[in-house]
Amino acid sequence: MSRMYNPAHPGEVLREWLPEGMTVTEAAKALQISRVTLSKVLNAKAGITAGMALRLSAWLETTPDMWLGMQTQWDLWQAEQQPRPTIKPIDRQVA
Amino acid sequence: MSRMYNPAHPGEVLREWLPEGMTVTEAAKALQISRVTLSKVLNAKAGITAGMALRLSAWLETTPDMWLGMQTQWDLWQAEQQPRPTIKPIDRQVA
DNA sequence: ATAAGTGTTAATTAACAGGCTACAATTTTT
DNA sequence: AAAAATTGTAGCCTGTTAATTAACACTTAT
Repeated sequence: MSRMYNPAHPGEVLREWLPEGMTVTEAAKALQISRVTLSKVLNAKAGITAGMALRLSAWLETTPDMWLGMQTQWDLWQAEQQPRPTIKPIDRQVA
Repeated sequence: MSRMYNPAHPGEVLREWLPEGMTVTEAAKALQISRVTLSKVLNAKAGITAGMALRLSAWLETTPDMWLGMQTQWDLWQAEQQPRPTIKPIDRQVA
């Protein structure tokens, strides 16, 4: 199945969840990670890891699956853009 | 949210999708990866990547999300077992 | 003008996917 | 039965990437 549109990077979505005017430094402190790490995520220079998803969900009161799911969709879309081998569906001897 | 039970590693699930008696070598050939790589996945020595999920879905006629979703759940459960920092939910000035 | 703070890049470390080689164990062939 | 081929996994190596700290350019406050 191919995704029609380039899904947003989770970091881009995360931006919208940060309160207007909150600095990267403040958010990083709340998440107990370095501001460098958060900056990279926000600028799509790094993805959402399971540990990061847990932190985000605790802080923003969402599910970790939401964040990891976004990352998954992004990873999948990226992989789909790469040249891929032709794989013949398995033959299961239906009858 | 905590997952009650240790989810199966995707490689464990993959085992059940392989036709009875099919060798790792044959399956790897169909997936166009090395038998070493497939062996590692089956033995939970490596996870499912986006590229792997695309191969599996093409071969087994499933969705890539199914495989990546399993990996996500597994990763999350692993991360939840680790010691985690206490993160206070953001205060959004509700009123 | 100095000092403190902000966001990003650079450099380093750790973890991990994937490949190839090697090897023990099994299976097949002769 | 002996030899040859095949199978699955462990070891080693490479490339990628998440995370940290240090360093940087830039802004704001004193």
